[in-house]
Amino acid sequence: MTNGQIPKKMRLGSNEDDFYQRLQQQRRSLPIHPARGRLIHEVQRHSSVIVIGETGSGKTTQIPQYLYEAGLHRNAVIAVTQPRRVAAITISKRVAQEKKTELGHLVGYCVRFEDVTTDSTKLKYMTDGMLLREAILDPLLKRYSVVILDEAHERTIHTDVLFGVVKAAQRQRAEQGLKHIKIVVMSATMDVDHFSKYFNNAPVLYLEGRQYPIQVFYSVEHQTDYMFASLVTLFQIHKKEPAQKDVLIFLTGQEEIESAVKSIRDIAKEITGAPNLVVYPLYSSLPSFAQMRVFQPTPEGCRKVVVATNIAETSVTIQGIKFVIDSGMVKAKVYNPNSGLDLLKVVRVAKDQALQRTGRAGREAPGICYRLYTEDEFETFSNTTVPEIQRCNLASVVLQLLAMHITDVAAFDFMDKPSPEAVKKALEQLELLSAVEKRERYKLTPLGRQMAAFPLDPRLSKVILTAKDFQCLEEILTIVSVLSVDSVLFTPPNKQWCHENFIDMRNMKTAQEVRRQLKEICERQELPIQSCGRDTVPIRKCLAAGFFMSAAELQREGEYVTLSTRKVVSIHPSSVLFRCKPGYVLYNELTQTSKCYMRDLCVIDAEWLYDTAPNYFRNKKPGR
DNA sequence: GAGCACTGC
Repeated sequence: MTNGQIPKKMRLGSNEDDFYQRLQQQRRSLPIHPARGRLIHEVQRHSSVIVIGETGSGKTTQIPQYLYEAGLHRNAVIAVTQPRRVAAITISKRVAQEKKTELGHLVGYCVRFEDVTTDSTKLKYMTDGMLLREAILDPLLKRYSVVILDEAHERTIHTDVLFGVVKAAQRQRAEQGLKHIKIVVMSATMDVDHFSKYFNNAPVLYLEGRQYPIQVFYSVEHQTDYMFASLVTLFQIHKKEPAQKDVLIFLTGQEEIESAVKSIRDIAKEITGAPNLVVYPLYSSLPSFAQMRVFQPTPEGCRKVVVATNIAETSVTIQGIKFVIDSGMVKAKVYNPNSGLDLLKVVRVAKDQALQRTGRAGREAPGICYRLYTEDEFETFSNTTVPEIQRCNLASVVLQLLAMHITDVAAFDFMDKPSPEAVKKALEQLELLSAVEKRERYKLTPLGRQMAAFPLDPRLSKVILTAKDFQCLEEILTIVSVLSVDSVLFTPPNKQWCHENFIDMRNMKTAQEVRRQLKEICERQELPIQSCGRDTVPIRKCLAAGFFMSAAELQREGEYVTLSTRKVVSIHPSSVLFRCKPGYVLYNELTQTSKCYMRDLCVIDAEWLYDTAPNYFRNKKPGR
């Protein structure tokens, strides 16, 4: 999809009807159009259908319309889920245009902080996380007659949980004699059998796309320095290829990308007899005005080079890319459930990810992809990226499943199960927070049910719900909001001039919106929003109630050990507590870099830990 | 005395 806006040129000199006619003509010329009848037929006959379509097939905009036009919505709502907010919003805008209706009526969207739907909305584009949240209130998804799960191959944690939730809703609605629900899974994967089997051997429809052929070249030898190799490759292309043929380079992170951009600009100055280069970095923490630069059309006689993270694999699509240079590396978060330790590590991509990168070269014309690894090396890459649900903390997901009355989470029908240890760990954490209790089975406590209403890590929900006992919810709402978004403190990549007051506006605005949302939920739960003034004790006691399992104790030698696993840790140099030596601290996060660092700290008294979790600390003896 | 892949509720 493009950005869903109507190009200005199209509007000028043509009246509204012409515009609409042209849209309809475009619809009919999409590669998916000939499959319309078959698709409707299959969805009528089967309760679940898998649709495999390459990019550019038009499946995301057209299939929901086809089903609606065939009356398959049966006067209820067709939900179409997307992993990303922007996609949900822009696609719904496009479909509203095609349906010639105002957005929010027949066609609408629903993402966090924004619900553009009405009672008349029948085609509802939404994020997968949003539908999952709705399922907590209504596990049978009664408002929906069809659920379309798009981009299923991305296997986000939300999509994976939704697979099980919609499948269960389908079965239970049938058992209870309620109106049936159709499931359509749309994916670009080649692992079709896996999807089909999971959905009771659902039929598979293959759609043609509009992907142009791409030639793939591998390195002849193993590359020890992919940064260097990417520069060499770029300038080989640059010297022989005509201008306007743009290049996209995949590297791993901000620092690497900024340094590559600088090198490219420096080298380009020395080169004569080749087109001018315009070079742009692209990564998510880049301010959006800087991200937008990559969309500027390449000036006449120039070549555009974009050096990007994996943001350019799916989230950002750049027109005019002819060459892709793939380092074969990606920076990924590695989570260790036992130590609770996070670390960012540069690792090999999987084959599916390499394929996705390659595909970025053939969106408008045939392209070429240079892989900076040998074909033999490629063969050793794993086939698919491990689904998110198998590599992160499950506390939040398990709480949500319990809130949907799924009592045996370990036996839940996941397409790919998380490890039993990870589920056990999550249940233990929830038990420590008093969100669940173990009888014969784990059961949600009233506190746990309240916690599930918050779109937060359970530790943060617990902090909020503790605040009413300490009359400090006003302050806690702010602290929790800031803790639940990316850092609101801005570190300029080049430290020449600190004109932004070191505040990241985007993240600060998100924190504001989060606070507004959390406050609403608190008001609905009738929690009194009171302030404790300048006294920080009640605030820190609340934080202790949610984070007591993330506490560390100062040792005689001047270092810290965690109370949970006796791991040696240090205060991060960016903390205001660096060089201070408080006896006890709570931390939000452990990050392994040159040392194991605690981030986002709070000074506490050992006594508070006993007070808030006496059983947990009985054998750990902080301060005794 | 430091180094921040990407999403989402």
